[in-house]
Amino acid sequence: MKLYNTMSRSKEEFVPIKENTVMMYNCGPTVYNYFHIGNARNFIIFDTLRRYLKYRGYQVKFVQNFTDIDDKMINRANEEGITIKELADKFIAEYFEDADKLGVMHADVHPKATENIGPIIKLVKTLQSKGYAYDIDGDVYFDTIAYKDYGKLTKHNAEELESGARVDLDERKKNPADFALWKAKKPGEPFWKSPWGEGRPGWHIECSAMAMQYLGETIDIHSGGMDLQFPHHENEIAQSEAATGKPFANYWLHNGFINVDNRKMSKSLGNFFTVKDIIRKYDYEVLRFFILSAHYRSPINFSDALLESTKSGLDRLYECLLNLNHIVVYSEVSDSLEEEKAIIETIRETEISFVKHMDDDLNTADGISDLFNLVKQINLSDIKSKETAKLALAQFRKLGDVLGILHKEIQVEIPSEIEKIAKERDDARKNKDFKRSDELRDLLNEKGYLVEDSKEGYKIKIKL
RNA sequence: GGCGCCAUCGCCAAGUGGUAAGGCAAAGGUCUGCAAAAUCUUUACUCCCCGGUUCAAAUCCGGGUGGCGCCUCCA
Repeated sequence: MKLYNTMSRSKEEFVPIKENTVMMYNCGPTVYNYFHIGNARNFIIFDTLRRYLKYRGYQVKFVQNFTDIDDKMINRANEEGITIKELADKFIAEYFEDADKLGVMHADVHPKATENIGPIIKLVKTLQSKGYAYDIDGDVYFDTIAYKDYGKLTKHNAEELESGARVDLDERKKNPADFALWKAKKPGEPFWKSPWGEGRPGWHIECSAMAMQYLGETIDIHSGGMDLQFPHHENEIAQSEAATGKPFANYWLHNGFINVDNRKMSKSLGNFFTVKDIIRKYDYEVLRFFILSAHYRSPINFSDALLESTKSGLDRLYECLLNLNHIVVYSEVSDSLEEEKAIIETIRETEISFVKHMDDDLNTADGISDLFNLVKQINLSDIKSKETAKLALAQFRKLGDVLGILHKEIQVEIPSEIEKIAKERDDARKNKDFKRSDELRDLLNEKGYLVEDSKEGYKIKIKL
């Protein structure tokens, strides 16, 4: 498959280091709050990549960290009057709750910065011994001038960064672009013992240390949100490659942002939504489907109207699954019929097209259009046999699973009580007692079932 | 100032050299006691503008206009 590599600014054929194995590291959340839909986009996109790589036969080792020590954690814990550990535990639990419902699988390892202080210190020591880091008053900085490749991911230049004038000016630093690997303890802050005194790790170093610790010195894919390109990933590359002399990651992948009113959703603009905000009104699955309906690198706008239309589209897919299920349960024809050959072929071809699309830099939008095209063909084809319906159903489930959607249980035994009411309603209809039949339809509705009349008779469907 | 992205139907969104996918909405049909359901059909001679390259461009090149992002905690 092809993946867009930020490092080369082009799509490249994906070739893992070890055949059939993929090592992925996704920069995870700082656990000081519920995560917002922008975070959700990142988790969902790279979860989908992971699922797709598995589907393509790779063994994927996926690591996603929890940043559980930094300024935001310290400030928030102080505000709440709880310990940093308590804060982290709470929002890690919240992370898993939302992630699970969004269909985001757990990583193979979810390392925490605070549990990897040893490897972090070791890495900083290595950098210092190689002359890429210097310490002042208990702080340790990375020397961006000493590392000549600094800025290669985002085409920044260490000397020129000063002209941006937005870099934190610290007179003690040799160069304004130099960044902290280790921060000396301040009063009231948590700390660990280190060769430079008591302190805590800088932000960037944890990802380098943990990626190496759990995946190796060179990994296949390193991913994160667009804004992590600079400085976070740039700094990770500098630290890691200066320390090991090897490439840190072969493919750098970045997802685009979610905008609100065409402006970036951000904390400073105050226009951000947490996942918890959204699911008061929409299913988690609608949110996931929405995010996958655009290419992962494009910015997407977010609004209620967009989610509404996304929901309608998802309903169309489920409607087709329900119709297929109805055939599986009620059809009297078991084996596929001769005249179903064409649709069986279409079902098969859907997967081929889906793979072609997903192979092209994870084009989920096109992958989804394959599902809709199949729906259209199925609706046109009048499937009669259980076998063909099962085939179609299985295809939707399989491809839906790659996208992390269409998991809802639709194969449900219709309880005899419900069957009875439906039958009664049908009898009432036949007797033109429409008042009674509408009452019974409402009753079924209350119990979670829909009844639809068609030429072949009535159909009972579970409400999703 | 440095680096980068985007502009395709009312809305969303694919397509990066071979003659405009898909979804939502809308309109019209089918079905129906009604339909709130379901389903079908239709809906961009055209891809922000102006040049150029080419047998051929939404797709490549140059210029313009408009919008956005990173360089600052942020996915």
